[in-house]
Amino acid sequence: MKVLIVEDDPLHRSYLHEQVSAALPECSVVFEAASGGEGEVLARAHGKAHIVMDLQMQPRTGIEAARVIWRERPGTRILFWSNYADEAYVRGVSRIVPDGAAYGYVLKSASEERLKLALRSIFVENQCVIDREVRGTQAMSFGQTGGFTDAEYEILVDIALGLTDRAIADRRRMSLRSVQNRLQQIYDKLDVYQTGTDSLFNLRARAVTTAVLRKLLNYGALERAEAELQDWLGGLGR
Amino acid sequence: MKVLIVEDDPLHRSYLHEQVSAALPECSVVFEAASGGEGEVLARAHGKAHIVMDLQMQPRTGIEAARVIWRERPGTRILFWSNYADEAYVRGVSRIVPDGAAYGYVLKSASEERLKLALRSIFVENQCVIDREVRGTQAMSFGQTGGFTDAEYEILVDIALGLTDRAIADRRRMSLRSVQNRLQQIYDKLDVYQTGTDSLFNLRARAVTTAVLRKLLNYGALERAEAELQDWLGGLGR
DNA sequence: AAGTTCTTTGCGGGTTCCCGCACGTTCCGG
DNA sequence: CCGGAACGTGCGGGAACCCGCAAAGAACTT
Repeated sequence: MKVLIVEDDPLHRSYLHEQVSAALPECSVVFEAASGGEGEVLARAHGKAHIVMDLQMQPRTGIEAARVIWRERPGTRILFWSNYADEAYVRGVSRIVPDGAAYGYVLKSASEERLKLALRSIFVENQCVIDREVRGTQAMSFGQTGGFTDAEYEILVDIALGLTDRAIADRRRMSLRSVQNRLQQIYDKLDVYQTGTDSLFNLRARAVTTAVLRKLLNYGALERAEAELQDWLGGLGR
Repeated sequence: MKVLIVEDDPLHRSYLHEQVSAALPECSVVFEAASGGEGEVLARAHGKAHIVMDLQMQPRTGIEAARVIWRERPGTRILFWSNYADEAYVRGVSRIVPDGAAYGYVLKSASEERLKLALRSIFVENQCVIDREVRGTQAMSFGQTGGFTDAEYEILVDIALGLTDRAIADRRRMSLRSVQNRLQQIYDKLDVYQTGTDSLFNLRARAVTTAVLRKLLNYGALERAEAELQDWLGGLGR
């Protein structure tokens, strides 16, 4: 068995190396990559390797790398190892995981024991392992309570990018009014209409901040969305 | 000499402990805190301790903690140790550092050598040490090129919070038109008027995203600003 | 098949935003 | 003393946004 570690922090990288060696004696060789891009290259070179992947990396994030890797080899088993359980991350991951692929999501704050267990479960037993807290935000987001549908989330991202209603309508192929309807739902769910704050807030801008503060959006998600937007703009040009 | 380490990641914490011991043999005792709040308590208990402080912590960030500590004892020497040199962080720090206080700002990506040097410079020589890259963003922000004045930055934060022009005018005690003038300047500096994107962007929302993407704003800054806003709102109520 | 619910779309209006034009103040260097 | 730059303010208008009302279609239940 071969394992590839993709993690930019040297401390965390060597810690992971240690844990992998301890938890998986059947592992013959461990590769290390210090960035998403490097990880993609090594994953391509060592096709059968299982992967432990950090999410927050500069400049190429773990989600980007995982998407490329899974596109080339959908069966690859990836364990995501992240600091936070922000909804933006969870959504980002579950958007790209291929059908039937085994993957895991463990927080860096998890105990050594849990990390080892996750390593064995995924790489040996081929079983998904999702951290308790991550499950929590998953349930939150896909359940009823304040959860956002994909359609709503899409529009939320669009206003976060700064698009006008008109532009969103064009991009998503809807009427102007439909976009505005969705916006109402978003304002509603984000609880932007606090009593006593009459005409204090620009709802559109307020919704974005609230989403950021609630960790529905973060820097990585915005960056990704911005790249997609630029693609779309390029396609329009000619 | 006593040193207090405030850092939530256990790996980084023990690494720091090691480095402090190695770089400062005259240091008799090292305390550790795993959060901003805990750090404040320990700083209060051990008044003469020098501090090494992480910036990104949950739930109480390093900037919050440093502000409180400096308010109680402005002479305290603090070395900030952070992952990034985002302008939002740099601005946040330089906003709270008391006159004449010795402090440092070192990136986690810096070499062991540099960290040790910084530790000695600040805690022994009482000299400020600012990492090269951090200096870079400082120059960028306070120089001419695309730099924001404090007044403009203030308004930028206000629209990021989602306030209306009217509300900003009330809060900052300006006329509506003045607020809008500042907004023009901000739109200008953030280069929101890209050619070919006619009526595509809601300038207000676009400015916020651009600021986030350029790391003028980040989660921590928004969180702080939101807290201040809530204070102001409370003061209005009665 | 009929009824219920959810989504999409149009219309119309009140409000806020974006911004050009104009006028006054303050502060400088000449 | 004067010209210019920088900033604060008022006015006005066109565009975008926020949203209630209402009708038509889609999807799902019973």
